[in-house]
Amino acid sequence: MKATYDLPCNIAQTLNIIGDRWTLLIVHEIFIGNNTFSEIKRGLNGISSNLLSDRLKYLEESGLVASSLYSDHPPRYAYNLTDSGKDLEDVFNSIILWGRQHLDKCYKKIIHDKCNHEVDITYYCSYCNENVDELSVVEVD
Amino acid sequence: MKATYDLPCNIAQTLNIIGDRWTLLIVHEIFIGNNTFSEIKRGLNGISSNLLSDRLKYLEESGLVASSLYSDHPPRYAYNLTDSGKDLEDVFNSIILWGRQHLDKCYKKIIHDKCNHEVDITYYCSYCNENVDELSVVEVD
DNA sequence: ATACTAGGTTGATTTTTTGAACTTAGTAGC
DNA sequence: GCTACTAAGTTCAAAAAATCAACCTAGTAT
Repeated sequence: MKATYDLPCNIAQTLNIIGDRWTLLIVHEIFIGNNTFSEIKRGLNGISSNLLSDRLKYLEESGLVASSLYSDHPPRYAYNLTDSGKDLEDVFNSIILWGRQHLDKCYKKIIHDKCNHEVDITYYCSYCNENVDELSVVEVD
Repeated sequence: MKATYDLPCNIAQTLNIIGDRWTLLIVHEIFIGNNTFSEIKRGLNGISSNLLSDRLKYLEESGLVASSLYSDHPPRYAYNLTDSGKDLEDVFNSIILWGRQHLDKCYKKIIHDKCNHEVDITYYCSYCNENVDELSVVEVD
């Protein structure tokens, strides 16, 4: 049985899906357009075939990835993200931005296409129609 | 030797620090105000003492956590986040928001204090002074 | 006919994590 | 002064997970 976190917390429950070693990086590879088994493997120096195979199956079970057969014989699959997989974009970006600020050796930054300047994360309240700072994390009903 | 990802990618390098099992949850416990060993342990149902002890040491080495002795005899430490630890807030929030949308059982939501409505993540370009959608992740120089 | 690639599977070895017991030093109750 | 209890760990065996290397099948290229 897969070890999971048994905690009433969005973060723990989300990590039960994407928190295993390599998993988030695999989703990210697909996110940036590496769609076949060997493209993903090439992108992730050091991952073993069996682990990649297991993780892709688990991600598909969890609904973040969908695979489609693009050749019958031999079977060849293309892996794509579902909407929930694509919605990890903000998670990727928040991690990239943290790394931009705090990693000794930083590789990536996120820029606004139009002006090429770097962007920050903010929070937007669509009810008030404005960016807001004062937030609370609260229980749902 | 600790297994690390050897990839030129902010996400992989950041996960080398916070990607091990339990680590991000430990930082989160401290973030929400559980500052002693036993408070953190109580907050994380299922974690073992030795692992918590190891992780706290590694987080301190990595500069995300600072411990201060609040009693000499017996030694008692309070764990606090450094600035880089606190800066994981956006990572926590992006995961909470993903969970809000995609977890079967969701526990938390993030609201704007003033109006109690839920917020979204957006990206702000301080050069253009506006929220922006069109972003690119690019190599740093 | 031989080599090479894609997309895996199998099984042994190594590394991590878990779980339980133990330790040290202090406080609280009687 | 004795017993129980708590905090903050450490130690060590057992279980689980990841790595590594070899193998497999079916095609393509030379």
